Amino acid sequence: MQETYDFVAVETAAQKFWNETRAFEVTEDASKPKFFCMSMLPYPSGALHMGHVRNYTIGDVITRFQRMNGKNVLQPMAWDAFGLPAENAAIKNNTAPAKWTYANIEHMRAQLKTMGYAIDWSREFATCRPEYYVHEQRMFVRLFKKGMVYRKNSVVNFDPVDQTVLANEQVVDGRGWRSGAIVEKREIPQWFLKITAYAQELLDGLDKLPGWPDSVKTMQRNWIGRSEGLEIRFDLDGQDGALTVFTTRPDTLMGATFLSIAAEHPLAQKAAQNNPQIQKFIDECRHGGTAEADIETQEKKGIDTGFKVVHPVTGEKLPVWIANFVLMGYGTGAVMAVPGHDERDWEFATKYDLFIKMVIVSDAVRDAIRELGREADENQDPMSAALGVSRPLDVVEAPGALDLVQDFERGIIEDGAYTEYGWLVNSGDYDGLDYEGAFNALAERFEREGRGARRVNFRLRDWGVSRQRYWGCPIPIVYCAKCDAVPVPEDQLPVRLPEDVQFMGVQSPIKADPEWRKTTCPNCGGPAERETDTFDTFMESSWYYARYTSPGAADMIDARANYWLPVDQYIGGIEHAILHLLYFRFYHKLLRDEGMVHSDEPVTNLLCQGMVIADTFYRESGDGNREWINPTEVEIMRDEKARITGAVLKADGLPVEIGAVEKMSKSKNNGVDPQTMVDKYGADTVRLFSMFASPPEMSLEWSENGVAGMARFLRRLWAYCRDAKSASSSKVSEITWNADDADQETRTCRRQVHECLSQANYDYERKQFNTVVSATMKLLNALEVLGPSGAMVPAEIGLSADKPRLANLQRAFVRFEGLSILFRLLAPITPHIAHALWNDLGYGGNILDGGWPKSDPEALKKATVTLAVQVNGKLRGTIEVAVDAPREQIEQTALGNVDVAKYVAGATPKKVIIVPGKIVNIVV
RNA sequence: GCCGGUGUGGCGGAAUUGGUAGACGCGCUGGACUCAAAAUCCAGUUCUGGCAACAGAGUGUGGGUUCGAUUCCCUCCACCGGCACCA
Repeated sequence: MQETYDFVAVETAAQKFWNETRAFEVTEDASKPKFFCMSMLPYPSGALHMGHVRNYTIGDVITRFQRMNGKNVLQPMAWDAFGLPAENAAIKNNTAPAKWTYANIEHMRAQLKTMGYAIDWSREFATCRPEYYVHEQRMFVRLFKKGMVYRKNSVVNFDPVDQTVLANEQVVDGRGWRSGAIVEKREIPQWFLKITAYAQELLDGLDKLPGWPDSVKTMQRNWIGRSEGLEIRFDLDGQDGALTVFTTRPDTLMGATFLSIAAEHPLAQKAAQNNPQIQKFIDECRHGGTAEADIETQEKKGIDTGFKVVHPVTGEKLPVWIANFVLMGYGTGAVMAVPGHDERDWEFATKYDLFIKMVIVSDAVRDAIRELGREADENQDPMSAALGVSRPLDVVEAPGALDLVQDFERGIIEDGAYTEYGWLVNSGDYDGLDYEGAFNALAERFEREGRGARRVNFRLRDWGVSRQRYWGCPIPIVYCAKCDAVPVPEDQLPVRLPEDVQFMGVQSPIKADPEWRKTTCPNCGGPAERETDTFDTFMESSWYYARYTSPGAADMIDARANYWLPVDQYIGGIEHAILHLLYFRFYHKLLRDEGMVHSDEPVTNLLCQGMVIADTFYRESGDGNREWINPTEVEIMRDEKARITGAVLKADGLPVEIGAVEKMSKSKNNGVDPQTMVDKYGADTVRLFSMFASPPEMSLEWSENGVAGMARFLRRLWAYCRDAKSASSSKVSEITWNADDADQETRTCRRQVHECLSQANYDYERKQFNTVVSATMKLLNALEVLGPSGAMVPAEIGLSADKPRLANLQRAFVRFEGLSILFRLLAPITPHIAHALWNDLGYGGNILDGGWPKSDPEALKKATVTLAVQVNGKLRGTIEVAVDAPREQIEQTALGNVDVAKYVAGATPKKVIIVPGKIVNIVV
């Protein structure tokens, strides 16, 4: 054993051992419970960042914990290798995306290996390889034949200067990021997967995922957005045709005062034909990006088409408006507007001075109306009497109630929509009904009349998988003048993406190359052209988990998949809560329906880790621009109370400004390179810090002082073990525990060791690793109090002549037991040092097979317990009582306590609440 | 705009889920060791007042429920993630 902790030697040796013993390569093994632990695969952007380190360390801790608990654990790794950044890098550096990507993978794999993760590298793959994406193309062809795939027009961001489609990310303030041109919406034909066919199942499945965070399930539920409502037809006035709308609030139908349609709606186009103003408005609606956030936050604008529709109940003529917030892609592209009871419609109606009508009232108002009605003409229906067209209000002698109704109506018109459920008024035959009553009555009526129907609607839209980009999986479709779109036959797959390409401008090389697309129709043999769009990269990340289970399988996956699936633990960023995780769940159901897997869901337990954040520092240059300075180049200044007073640049000693604590990013230059940290402190220290600094789900603030603290802990551990080893004999493992032989200090230490162990076990189970680390620190602190050497049992503790020797042996036992527990608790988090110390201190064998420690209930037993004593809920003192002390005795002891007596001051307690083992509260 | 989340000492965070707020670590202060520095070790460290004993305040804001609230409910504020072509 080396004198001091040399992390390079320790980590190199441990990694060499794991490599040579192929410690983490696994196969299906029916004799052991399996555990599939998977982290979201990285995009090979160039270098590992702290987010990766955090993600994969969490996964590795879970993997190693499960492994030591006797499971057959698979932890794989792959590369999400297609994507936009490779094209950007290619254009910038004049290289090929493939070359750039493969170089990045090489570098990042080497970096991952220095972290010592328990990964089965034999299963590694990159999603940009034809042997991977061929299966994706095959699946697409099968889905095409099943009718799960279709083509339709949909809207994209188009840069009119670069003549290219832009990703939402490439639209900055409504302009193209490269050209600066105002972005236009453009409709192009694209391929879609029918995820909506699974909407109900994707929704219901969430209830069967107790191991998923509630927040993620709620977000997915809201995203799927199931709603029940009515589809209602409004006939056009004075001509053929009708507009159909879907509403979840048919109870407000009588309050509909106009209809809104999308700018792309055929009726809008028709209205524009001989009206230049309307045409101008429609043109304006084309500006700006397609992102929902942009559309929802832009100013609500509209224009009257001049068309009118007939209200299906009242026969009123309602105007039809074009509104920029109505999307053609959702539902029918037309909505009924009820400004009295919908906030957006209210805003729109107020702006354009459209009619606002109250048709729903609250319980309080309904009650007031009833009161009015009772005092009014007994023959009149109370609701319509109060608010009907011929309101005979002047005969009513209840001015207070009348005021309430009028105030309510005025409130809706002046202050905003009343959007709660309530009671119908001003609604003719439907007056007095509630939401459900009105819903049913209107549904029946429209179904009978054939002008509407009940309908379940989903917010979820089908998955558009076409991308007008090069660096992705080619969509295996051929276009033939005779046969239209024909899928490429399975035996002609893969459709290979050429890797050795050169970018000319921003155009996709396969779109730019007239030769690549030339082919013959698989159907008729005539001349045809290949689809030049590629798949959305979410396609690759939707099934990679399954491929891990079946390396080398001829088809997408084989029978091995059902041994490993579903994934037992999935770890990744919360930013994937909706899109990736929904596509992922969808794809699993596609695999199931192809007969390839037996389960309904791909993942049983999900952990979403928080971001890695860091301080930002900057200097402002003359023109107001901020030059961001990396935290590693800055020194923080503090006052004598440790409060931060400022910061200076180490290089010149001059002050810099302190910015916010933000997500590590290139733009704020606050990223800390994991490699630098590993080189300086070692992988174990970096792993330990990233587990200790915060619980997995929360954001983690990087602090190099914190890292240094972790290095200190590991050095202290090493030094303690070195001293313990030199002081103890090799026979120490033969000692057994005997509490009677031990002195008080030893017994206390053993209790603390087992308390720390049970804390750590509790926290391992709930995956709160920061407090696992706390427990290991406390454990070492407790052992240090006991001292590292066997020669420390002093005569002055007053034991008889042979007792010191026996007590000394018990000390040695607790130290031996304590360290064996400590090493195993640390093994998942800091595996290298745990491996080394386990060997050096002679525990025998491989710590991975050392089993998991369980706390001894005997060691945890205490004779007395400290209770907090409150008087009227305020803490006034503590008392020490026997664990099994009866109520009366506890009460007497509490009242007898001097600190407590002061506050009770002779008064008779009204009530004494005793929570066993916790507190006593005296109420006076 | 909509959906989801977070807010506790100077800082990261803990509080086994309604029962002693601040575990563990960082930072800071004082001390030991050293010619000195670093490293290491020891002690202290929520805030306010007080020499102290002690007293009061305190978990984003304001209110509520309870013997008792960081924890449950309502209101508001700030920040973070997602919004369908970043991954």
